[in-house]
Amino acid sequence: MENQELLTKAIGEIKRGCEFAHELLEILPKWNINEDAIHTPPFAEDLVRKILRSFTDTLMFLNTTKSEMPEEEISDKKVTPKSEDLEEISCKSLTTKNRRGTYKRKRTIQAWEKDTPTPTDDGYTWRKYGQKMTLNAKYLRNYYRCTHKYEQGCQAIKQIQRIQEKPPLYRTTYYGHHTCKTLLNPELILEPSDPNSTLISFNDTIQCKKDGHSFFPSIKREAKEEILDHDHQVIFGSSNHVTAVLSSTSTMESNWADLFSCVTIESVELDHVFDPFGF
DNA sequence: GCGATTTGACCCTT
DNA sequence: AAGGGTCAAATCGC
Repeated sequence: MENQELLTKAIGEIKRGCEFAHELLEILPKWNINEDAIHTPPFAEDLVRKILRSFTDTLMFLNTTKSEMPEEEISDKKVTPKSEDLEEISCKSLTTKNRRGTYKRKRTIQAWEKDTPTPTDDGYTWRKYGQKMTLNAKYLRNYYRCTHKYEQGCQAIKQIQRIQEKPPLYRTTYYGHHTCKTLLNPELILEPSDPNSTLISFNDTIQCKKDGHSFFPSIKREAKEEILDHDHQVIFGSSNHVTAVLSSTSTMESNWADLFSCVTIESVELDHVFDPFGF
């Protein structure tokens, strides 16, 4: 079987799996565990969402691979490269110079937003590739792509825009999921749509420990003028501060002690804690 | 020196 | 034609 045919079959199978996972998600809230109590197991929905995300990532990767195949190989096989809901990678054989400004608007790609008092570190490394003043906006919109876009083909991008002066509020819009393997700290990954997440920032003396291994939270420099926030002590991404993000499925019920028991932090001076749940 | 950021130009979508 | 997303040369900073 040719590669292209295999890819098409694989994509078809994953799409089916995706549909099944969606169906499962639909019926989950109706699951009756004790005859008299109707509720969803706390971990079940989270699990289904992870499965869905895994499918999405794989689909995105496969579609990317497919679109990067030689054109003659695709035309030979009469495949139907339909991917309305996924980013379409341009196959045009343009020169690097001619590719300027070539893009596909992200409206059809999976996107989600997050409003935070500071631009949050989500555990991935981003590279800024542009900024723009948009119509009816008081502040610049900043454009970031995954640092590993070219080396690993990761298509994740995000936009950060300040939407409010006082109190400061930043809107981060994510497009696509990361397919890169390079995570600064997997422990610190914040699922952008995860409501059970907590943002904490520390100064640079922080050292974290998990399962007996020490690690340092992610440190990433980003656009200075947008990041510096003088109203709060959090200075995300500057040279002497870092931001750590802890995510826990049980944070709604837990207190800070519980939270810190999963990630032991040594010699830390918390300079700011963003606590959306009022622990 | 090298990687990240800045910023004006380019060009696609609406 | 306007607006918005991306590119890439110039610049910055470690």
